[in-house]
Amino acid sequence: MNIGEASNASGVSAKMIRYYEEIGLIRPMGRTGNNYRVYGEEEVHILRFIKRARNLGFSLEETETLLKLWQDKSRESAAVKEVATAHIGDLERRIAEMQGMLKTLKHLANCCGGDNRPNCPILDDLAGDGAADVPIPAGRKKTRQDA
Amino acid sequence: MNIGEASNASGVSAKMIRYYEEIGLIRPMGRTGNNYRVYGEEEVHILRFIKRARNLGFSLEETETLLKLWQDKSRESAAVKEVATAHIGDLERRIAEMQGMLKTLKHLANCCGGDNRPNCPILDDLAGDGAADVPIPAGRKKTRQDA
DNA sequence: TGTGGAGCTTCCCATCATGGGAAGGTCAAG
DNA sequence: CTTGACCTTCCCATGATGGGAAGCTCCACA
Repeated sequence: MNIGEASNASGVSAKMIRYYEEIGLIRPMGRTGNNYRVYGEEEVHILRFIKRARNLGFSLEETETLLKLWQDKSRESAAVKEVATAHIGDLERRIAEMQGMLKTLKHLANCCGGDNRPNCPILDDLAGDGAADVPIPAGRKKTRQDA
Repeated sequence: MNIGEASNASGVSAKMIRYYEEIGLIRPMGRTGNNYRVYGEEEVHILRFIKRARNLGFSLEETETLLKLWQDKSRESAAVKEVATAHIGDLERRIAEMQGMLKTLKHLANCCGGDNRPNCPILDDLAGDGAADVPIPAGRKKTRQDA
């Protein structure tokens, strides 16, 4: 199987497959005489695992951890759960942060006429003319997944 | 006022103030004889405006639009509301996406023993051994704010 | 007057995950 | 034998921010 077929079978772009190899997330693939990478079912399975982890918002670093745990048949499920739980916490924090923004924005948008007059409470708020509500920076971990 | 004082007064780091100048978000500042940038109250006000827009999750590009609208005394509030509404929609999409991940993850974590045994439904799911629930990529706009 | 430290300047690099695209080799079908 | 679809490597861009080096200026204190 060439990289294109592996890409189709896994849903991971060829570009990303090469990148994952480069950063050591997956092992360097064997090559044919023409220097093409060769993939088998097992590699495709691994790529699909990665794809799904990414879809759940895990960073590549977390994905690597999960991948190793997956391949370690003597793992303790507690280790997996810990990674998942940490990620859940991170997601919750980020969601809460965005919901805070959303609440403020909806309120402001609601107060804004949205007509042809210049008067606008949204801008007034941004300009700090009203009460300054200090927002929480809410330090996010490096998620590596926002693009 | 030097850049450090402007930074303190606005909450925007000196590094970012220079960057905003570089990308044209703010006008190049006047310099003293020693080549130091000089800031006045108006500039600090602008920086605070930017800071607040960023805190509400607006991208630098959106912030630039809002800044121009703010400075255009003959703007129509509809234009401002449009930017805000688009951003609200974006936030809602992203929140929904993360809530989807969260829901799946919580379910999986809940099913995982989290003990010293290797059996783990989280890994099983990632490996695709169970039913494959296809997630929505939910293409996000370039937000420029995720770091 | 000298000196040390704080603050300013520019410049380059790193992040995180991904895509774009160029330049060139390879293969298969027509 | 040509054409087009692959593959390869290499470099660059994204968005917003921080780190840090090298070199300048300025102020306070001894």
